[in-house]
Amino acid sequence: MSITPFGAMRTHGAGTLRAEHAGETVTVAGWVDTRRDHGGVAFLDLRDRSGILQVVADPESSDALEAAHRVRTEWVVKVTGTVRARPDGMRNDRLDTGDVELAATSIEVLSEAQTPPFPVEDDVEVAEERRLFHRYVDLRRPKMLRNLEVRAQVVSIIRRVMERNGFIDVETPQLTRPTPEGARDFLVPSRLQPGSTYALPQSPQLFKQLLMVSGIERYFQIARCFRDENLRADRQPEFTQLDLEMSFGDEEDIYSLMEEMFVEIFDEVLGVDLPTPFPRIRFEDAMRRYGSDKPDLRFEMELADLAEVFAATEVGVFKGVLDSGGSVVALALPKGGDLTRREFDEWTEWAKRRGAKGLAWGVVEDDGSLRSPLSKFMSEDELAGVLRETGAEPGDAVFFGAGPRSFARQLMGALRVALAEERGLIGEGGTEHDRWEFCWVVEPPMFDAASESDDPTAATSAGWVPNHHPFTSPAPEFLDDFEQRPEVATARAYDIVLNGTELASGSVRIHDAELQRRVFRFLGISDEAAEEKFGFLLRGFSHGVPPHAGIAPGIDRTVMLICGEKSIREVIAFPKTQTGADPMTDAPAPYDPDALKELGLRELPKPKAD
RNA sequence: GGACCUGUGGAGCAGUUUGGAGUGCUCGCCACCCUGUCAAGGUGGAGGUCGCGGGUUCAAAUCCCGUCAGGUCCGCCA
Repeated sequence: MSITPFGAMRTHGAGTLRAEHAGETVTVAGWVDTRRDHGGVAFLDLRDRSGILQVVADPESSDALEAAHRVRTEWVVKVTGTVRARPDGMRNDRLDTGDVELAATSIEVLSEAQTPPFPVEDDVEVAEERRLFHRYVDLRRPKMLRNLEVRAQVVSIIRRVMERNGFIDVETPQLTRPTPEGARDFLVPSRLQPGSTYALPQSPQLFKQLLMVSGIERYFQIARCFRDENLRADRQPEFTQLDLEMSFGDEEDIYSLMEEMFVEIFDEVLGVDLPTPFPRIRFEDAMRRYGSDKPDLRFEMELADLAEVFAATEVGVFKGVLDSGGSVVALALPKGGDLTRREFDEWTEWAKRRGAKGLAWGVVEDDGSLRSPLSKFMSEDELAGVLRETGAEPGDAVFFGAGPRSFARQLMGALRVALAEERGLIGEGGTEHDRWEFCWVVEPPMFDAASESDDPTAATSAGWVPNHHPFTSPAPEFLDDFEQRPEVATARAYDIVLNGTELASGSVRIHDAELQRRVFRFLGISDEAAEEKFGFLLRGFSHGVPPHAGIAPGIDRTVMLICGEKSIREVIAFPKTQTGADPMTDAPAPYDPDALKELGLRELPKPKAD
């Protein structure tokens, strides 16, 4: 990304100078990246956002040489001099500016600097806390700068595509009312109304639906969202989504719009030509074949359900699980026969840490037999069934997970990804697949069974919770009777998945107030409760609501994948640690008791420490 | 709420299994030397509560217990 103009203090960006500039007198400014002081001559590598330029100070200009002796890395300097081609044999292919150098006539120190807390260069692993404590230094590293530039570029393309398609940017409140379902809210106590709180939005969901009632027709926003849940590499307490909603459209409009947008992003940022349409996978098929609602399609290794193969088995562990209604899910690892007994044991331990009773395994021998602790209990037919269903060939390993069907699927789905990562089967050289495998995951269930561990304050009294959210329309074939068969009802919802990461989630919304009340009632939300919590939405829906649909792609995750990063912290300027802290500002900070008082809040006694 | 990994001069590591003097490596830092380097080079030097607390022991970076911080994951994240 270019930076022009360069400001009044300089004539060029350090990284922009080329052989064609030879002979020109220029002024550049930036940070001292490295210093090579030979006594009689000294070299400074000057770094600004545009790149790195070698500055030479020699006795021709004794002032500049004196300054060059004095400066240290990360000092900010302004250098004026003459661009000249480097002598033969002294060009540096590793610098974009390597054909030239700047012969300094003056070096002015604009700011001195402490010794940096860690090296300002890529590929140095520094403790996360150190990096975040001195984030302003961390962001000087070329890769971090590049990540922020890519992020800005992605957002710019998003805006262009949205505006080209008639979407208008509308802002929605950051101070809104708490929502009873979903993630925990961040609460903001009200001073003007002591005893009441705002909440930071988990998403602009209800506002954007009401904008459809307003006749906006096509809305978008680069929206900050807040969720007070536990953090992961790809989850921060505040994150950014492209939030959008459109009236008089359906799934297909959303699909084509998003494909147009991602094609343009990947073309411009990476020069990658994404094939469209993105493949669509039914939720049930994703779970059955990949054991995940966000399947990584960069490699094969599909799961096989062996419930039928082992229907009459003598293998004790399988029999017990199948008799109690569970399943046996298997997975073939190509060329996995070289795993040692110890490695198989380690994978078994891995499975146990994830709550499995164990993990059975075997190796297919050249004669088609299975070398396995279980093989003596397995019949010929069962062995044939295992090979047939998993596609395992001699030299491959086979893993078996047993348990309740959805648990077994998810366990083996996680194993599939972990094995592929461990064995280098993802990406270059591993398979015929390239690096960017998009798909739509469609037709998800309308509801999930509420488990005992769920938050008791959630509206789960009916035993079902929304798989997506309670404003999602049921599929047409379940409109009349989703209450009678919630376990099979599907929703008009869709996710975009890229390389095993969920990038976006959306749905066709309910636009009928009565259908919305039916869904609320089924979820255990009475008409009265719905009125209290969502009255504004239902009222809006009584004033003429167009059919509408929307989606919300995560900006952080999209940019993370494009930048090849493993954490969204790498594409957020000032992220938080896993405990929600910012080491730089030391947020969150202890509160002032007087401030509490003004907010109408009282301090709870602290738990006593012994 | 739970599991696992990590914590040793300013940075990154080794040392911990098998307790024996803060031992080592790379980089950085400071001083001096040095006119073509680009990870400059040379000589010399400084810099440590081994995350913190407790315990075991004649003796703890090392073993045990607890705790804090960072990370990864499970639960959670409509």
